[in-house]
Amino acid sequence: MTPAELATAIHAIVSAELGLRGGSVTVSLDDVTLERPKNRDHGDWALNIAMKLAKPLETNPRELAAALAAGIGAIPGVAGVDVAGPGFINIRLDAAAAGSIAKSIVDSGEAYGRNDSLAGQSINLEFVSANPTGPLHIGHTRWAALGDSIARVLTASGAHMVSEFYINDAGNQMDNFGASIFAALTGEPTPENGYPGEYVADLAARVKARYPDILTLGRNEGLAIARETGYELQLADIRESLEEFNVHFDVWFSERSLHEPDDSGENAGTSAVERAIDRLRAQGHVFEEDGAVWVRTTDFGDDKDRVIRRSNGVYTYFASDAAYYLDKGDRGFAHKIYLLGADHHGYVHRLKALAGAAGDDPETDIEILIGQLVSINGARLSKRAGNIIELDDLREWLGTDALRYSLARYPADSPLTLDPELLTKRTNDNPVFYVQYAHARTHQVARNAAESGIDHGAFEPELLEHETENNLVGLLAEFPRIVALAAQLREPHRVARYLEELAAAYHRWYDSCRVIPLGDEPATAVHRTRLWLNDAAGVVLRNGLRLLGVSAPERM
RNA sequence: GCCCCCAUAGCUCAGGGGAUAGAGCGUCUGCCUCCGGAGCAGAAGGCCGCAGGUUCAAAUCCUGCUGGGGGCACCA
Repeated sequence: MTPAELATAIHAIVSAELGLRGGSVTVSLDDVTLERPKNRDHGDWALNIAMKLAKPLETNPRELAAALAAGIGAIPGVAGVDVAGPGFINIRLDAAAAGSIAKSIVDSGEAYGRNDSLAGQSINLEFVSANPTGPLHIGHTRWAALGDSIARVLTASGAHMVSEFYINDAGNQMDNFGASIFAALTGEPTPENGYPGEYVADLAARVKARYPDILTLGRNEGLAIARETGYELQLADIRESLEEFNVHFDVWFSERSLHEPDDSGENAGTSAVERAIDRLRAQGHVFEEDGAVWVRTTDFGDDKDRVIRRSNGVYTYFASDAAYYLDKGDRGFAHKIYLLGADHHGYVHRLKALAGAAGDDPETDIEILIGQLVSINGARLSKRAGNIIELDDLREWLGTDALRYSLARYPADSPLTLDPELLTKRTNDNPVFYVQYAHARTHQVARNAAESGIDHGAFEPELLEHETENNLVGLLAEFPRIVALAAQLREPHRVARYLEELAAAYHRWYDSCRVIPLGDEPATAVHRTRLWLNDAAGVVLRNGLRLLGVSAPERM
């Protein structure tokens, strides 16, 4: 019996009790929250609904709990019900009902954990969005790991989800970038506001290889080639870095494209930026002052109005933001999530205001997640990339698995300091190895079982009666709920923490319950049933690690 | 000045309003003749920054304060 099935049965009982009592109080299925008690002596599941309903029903929680307990005790598979403390209803399942989930997990395989809690939602998730003017640094690395894992839990929870990398390829930074490469080619010093770091010289060499006669061209033409070719090469490097980091983007969106006029169609001759301003103007939120064009974002909680086109005719970054935001809506995404670094938190109000000015609801249609800073002990700054800590260096240093896991293991709003000494250890101090080892162990056990002739020919879940089995089964049953919660809260770290708990429960079980009989004892239904449980644990560990972009090796 | 984030064990950090606040490290004590000891069992260690409030119930929600981090543009 799954927790969802139990909750459905309880919901019926609670509804019946409410009907009996008359009055207008009703409950939905979501009100029936089954929790796993911290203290397992309290049972397999705890229910707090009596305490929640006592007030509206004008009764005391324990009286109501006692009334509900009788009905709940009669649900098939429920072995016992107690009323405890202020009005908790503690439920114990019989071993067969609880353990039956092991087989269904194995049968579901990769699909176990998927849920439909976000079904029907259309979500656009934007993250990293770096300037294509240099390698990704440690901050980008955190958002990449986090964003990709959020994308995975959203998808697993049934959302229609598209992840996007917004390429900041417009504006002065690109010119500074091109000028830096060009200077490296001519041997001039790096220009003011240019990019330091030896990677610029590397890019220059690659540009030169493609355009050997670049220095014989006019300066403007040379600058343009340096900029455009450098851009292309650097963006390719970024894509490759992310690829090797198991981070996937569905869409790479060029900021520049928002400024280019369409060459055909009904909008031929105008750019997305121009049309965006027109649309905001039509909504009545645009005004002109001092020769500049402004958006009255203060109408939507911003602390000052924002310039969208400067008096010199140049569009601000905010103009691109507006056009991009509207484009996302035009592409059918009701819900837009932005993952930004703490250094960008000043954008929150203006982005929210943008949503409001566009006629959307700033409370629900746009969501901005602010990630706090990350650092690493004993960091080696990259001279190559201009004294930043590079994604590629981190990955080679710690490995993709350790790096992704440790970055996804903490909530985004918690400042984070990585400890490389710990992350490269191959012991249980290191959470990623601890979890991966538990997974490898499930496969080792399965291999040994196969050799000993123990197969899946028997499944008698009532035999899973050891304390550690009860605990393991209960945790396995929780996985879909954890995935749904991680998706709903955009907090993939909950998956990581869950996996650590699951790995611990698996190791404890392994320590006290053998799948392979001792010595020359005969294999029985207990051993075969345990093999199912072992494999179910393996399935969940693997599915969970996949949500974090971490590999699940079968041997280590 | 205004805005955002944070404050939990010696350290790094979990903890979606629930019962005795948890994990790893570090310290101390145990468990390898048999599925991988890369594991397991146990001990010690806490005014959950401070003060109010809401609630049957607050580490969790609200307000104020203290301390730390980050941010304010006709830059991108």
